[in-house]
Parts: sequence; structure tokens; C-alpha cells
Amino acid sequence: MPTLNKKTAAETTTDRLRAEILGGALAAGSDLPGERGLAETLGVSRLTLRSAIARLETEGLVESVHGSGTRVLDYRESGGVELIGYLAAESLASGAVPLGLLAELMELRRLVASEVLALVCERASDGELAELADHLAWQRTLAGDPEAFMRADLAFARKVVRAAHNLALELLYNTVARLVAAEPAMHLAFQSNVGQTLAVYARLLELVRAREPRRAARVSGRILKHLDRATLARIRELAEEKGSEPC
Amino acid sequence: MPTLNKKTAAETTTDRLRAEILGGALAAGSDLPGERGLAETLGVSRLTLRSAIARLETEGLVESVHGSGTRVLDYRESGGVELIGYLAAESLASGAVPLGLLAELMELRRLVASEVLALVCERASDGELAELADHLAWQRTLAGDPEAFMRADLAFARKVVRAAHNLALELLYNTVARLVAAEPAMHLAFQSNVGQTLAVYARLLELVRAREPRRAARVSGRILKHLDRATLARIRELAEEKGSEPC
DNA sequence: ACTTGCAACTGGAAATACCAGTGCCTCGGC
DNA sequence: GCCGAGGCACTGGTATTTCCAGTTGCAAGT
Repeated sequence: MPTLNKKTAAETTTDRLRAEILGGALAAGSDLPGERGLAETLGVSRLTLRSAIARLETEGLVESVHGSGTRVLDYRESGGVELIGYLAAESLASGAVPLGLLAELMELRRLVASEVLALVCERASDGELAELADHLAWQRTLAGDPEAFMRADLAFARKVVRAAHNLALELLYNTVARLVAAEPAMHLAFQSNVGQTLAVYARLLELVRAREPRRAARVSGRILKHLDRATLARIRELAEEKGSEPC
Repeated sequence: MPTLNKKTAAETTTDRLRAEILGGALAAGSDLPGERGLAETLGVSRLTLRSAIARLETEGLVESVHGSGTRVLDYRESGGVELIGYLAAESLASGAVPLGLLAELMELRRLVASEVLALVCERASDGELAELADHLAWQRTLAGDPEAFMRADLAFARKVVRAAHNLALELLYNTVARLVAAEPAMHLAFQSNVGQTLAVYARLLELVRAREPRRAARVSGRILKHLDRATLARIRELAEEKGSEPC
């Protein structure tokens, strides 16, 4: 078996520091300890630490100033979208029932989706729509395999976005798709409501076929809202089951 | 005067490699030269090169595999949102008239904005709305100073997004705001249409005050579409003027 | 012809030394 | 006593070197 689940030291360090920042252990506005000292504390070389810090800097969590130091920033003010994944995964893993951030993420996805569908109405070729239908038929056959289903689901979303013919949207999709695929905790959201999801997709496809952008945006928004609500409810059920089982 | 415009070597290297990838000089699917050789070619230490590559990896432009090599990826498939800035800036700087990507970015911003405004209708407190009005009055006084106006504009957008009470949306805003602020070429889009922009903001504020989400989404979408079109036209004018001047 | 294993690549990590900004703190002049 | 200039002790940034650890492919032995 090839390399598996083996994170590099730099990644591990990045995750650790990020968790401490998002968790509040490293307060926003405070200064990070010096690289030399911190490296020793964490048990890694200064080099590894630096690459971790560099990564956090691109994520908008810290800011390094040559000669001065490295300051922890407020992620609400400067954190990038990539953080959603970590935050949502945390809210899922903590077993907390609120699931606030996951709900907000779903809301964002929903809002963008309804607008995307409107664009698809206007711009997609008949060929692209046919391809979407084919994909959906194929995806239906994967309902039993959660992992494969998730990949198919992401691929479907990509095709939809691509049919909107807007590169900016496609790049945004890439970011979201990556974090969803990377965070195992997020997979739950895909496995918990397969049947209803497929049914909704079919309805959306019909909507798009009608080529009425305005209506598509409105109706799809409503449909997806229902779907998300059901999915969240299902996730809560599962969490409670799991929580009361091992006792 | 303190440090100014002084990019670190790693940043310079990152930009250079990114430009070659986005420009197609380094074809997607091909392998990057080995780190040792490439470092010498670029005239930097292997360490600096590595940090540049690490950054490109987080942006989804390349993929490093221990023992194998570093492969160039197709940014359309795996590039993150952050790339929009570089791509848009390039399309602006190249003087090309199409401005395709900038238009697509504006479209994305517009779609999200109209949905955000709908949320603001539902969730913003009266205090938040009042604050928005105050901010707008203040921003009006800055119409003469492009730099300050841009910052105020970004701050206004942030307040609007915050009033939607959705953290995921706020993080998305952070990403977009950062790239806009970082790319000088993008500032043009803010300076080119100040008067109309302020007028539009005032109308949007009225819309939100009416507390009718559906209508706000619909009308704001239309208004912003007009504004974006006018701004693009203005940018084209400026580009042509500048293009035919130095001859 | 197939398998096995050993190089010779690749990237990952470390230790060390040095460069370059910042800021405090002291010392000297006023 | 106050104020400013300079130096020193931090900070992060870069370079160099050495070694570790996967991956790949060729080549020798079966």
C-alpha cells in the first residue's frame, strides 16, 4: 500500500497552530512567540515552523513583519474562505447540536447555486444540459457507495457550474469543493440524505430545461432550502444516535 | 520612510512561477523541473523556491509528491478563488479590450450581493441599517480621494455583509476584498465611476429599509447590473485614452 | 520473461550561519 | 532634566549544507 494518511510535519504544525488560533488559545491581536523559541516548543525545526506560518499567513490568520514579529489576526476580519472548512468541521466534530456554521455554509452554497442555475438557464447549450442528465442517471447508480457518491456529487456540481460559463464562479467552486473533499467530517452532509438529494437534482434539471432564469432562481432557492433543512435534521439525528450509543 | 513596496524573494519567485503557469508557459500536466535545478535557474536558494512552491500548492496550481516530483495542475479544475485577482489584473494590464474575466468577477460579486441584500432585509437590526446610512454619508465626502474612497467602499461592503449575519459569507468577502486591495490594477474599477456608485448605494439602502427580501434581491440585481455595465464602459474608455496617448 | 532489488532520482526536514529590518534603551549633548 | 542620535538586541528572511524518505526505473539474477 502506498503512502496513506501521512501528513508532513509542516502540515501537522500548520493544523495545530490554526486550531489554536481558531479555538482562541492564541488570541487575536497578540504576538506569536519568536520563531526560534516556538519551533523548539513545538518540537520542529525553525524551517518547518516557518512554512507553517507562511501558510497561515496566506490564509489570513497571522501577519509577519520583518524585524517586528508575527501577529495573530482576527479571522473574522481577514480570514479567507478556506477557513470555512476547518470551522465547519470543528463545529461538526465537537458534537455540538447547534451546527451553526454548517448551516451558514449551506446557506451560502444555496444562494450561489440558485444564481448559478439562473445563469445556466441563459447560457448552457443543449449538449451541456444533456450531459447533466446523463451524469445524474449515472450518479443514481452509486447511491449505495457513500464515497463514490460524494465524488459524483462534486463532479455534478462542477458540471453545473461550468455550464454557467463564468470562470470566477468556477474558481470559487474549486475552493469549496476542495475543503469539502478534504474534511472527512464534511462527508456526512453528503451521505445523510441521498434519496432526497437525487430527487431535488432531477427537479432542478427540469427547471433549467424550461429556460426561465428568474423562475429557476426563485424555485431552486426554495427547493434547496427545504433540502438543506432536511439534511441538517438528519445530521442531528445521526449525531444524537452516535452520542448515545457507546454508553 | 519605512519599508515600501519591497517584496521578499519568496514572493517574487511565487509571482514569477504563477505568471508562467497562468500564462501557459508551464503547461498543465507537465512536471516542474527538480527543485535543485530550478532554484539555480531562478537564482534563488532551494529554500526560497520551496516556500514559493508551497504557496502555489495552497493555491491549487501545482501538486508536489514526495519522491516523484511537482506537477503543474489545470487551474480551471483546481485553482482557488484567490486566482481571480491575478487573472483579472492580468486581463486589465494586458490592455486587452475584452476584459472578460473582470466582467465575470463583477458578475459573481453582483450575484452574491443581491442575495446578501435579501438576507440583510431579513436579519439586520435597525441599528445596523442606521450605521450603513452614516457610513454612506461619510463616504460621500471622500469622493475626491480615490485611495481613501476605495478603502471606504470596501469597509461599506464589509458592514453590509456583516449585517447579513453569515460567517461563511463574511469569509468569502474577506478573500475577495483582499485580492482587490492587493492588486493595484483593480483599483481602477473603484475610481472610474464614483458618482453613480454612490447613487446606487443610496438606492440599495432604501431597498433594504423596505424589508422586502424578494424585491430587494430582484431590484438590486438589476441596478447593479447597470452599474457594472457602466463601470466596464468607463474602464474601456480610460484604457483607450491611455493607449492612444503616449504615441 | 518475470521478479527482485539496488541505485539514482525526486521532495521533506534539519542544523547552522548570516543578512536585514525594528524597536528599545542607553548614552551623550543640549 | 529633556531630547535626540546611535548602537545593540531582538525580530523575521535567506542561504548553505547535510541527511532522511519516498518513487521510479533499470538491470541483474532467477
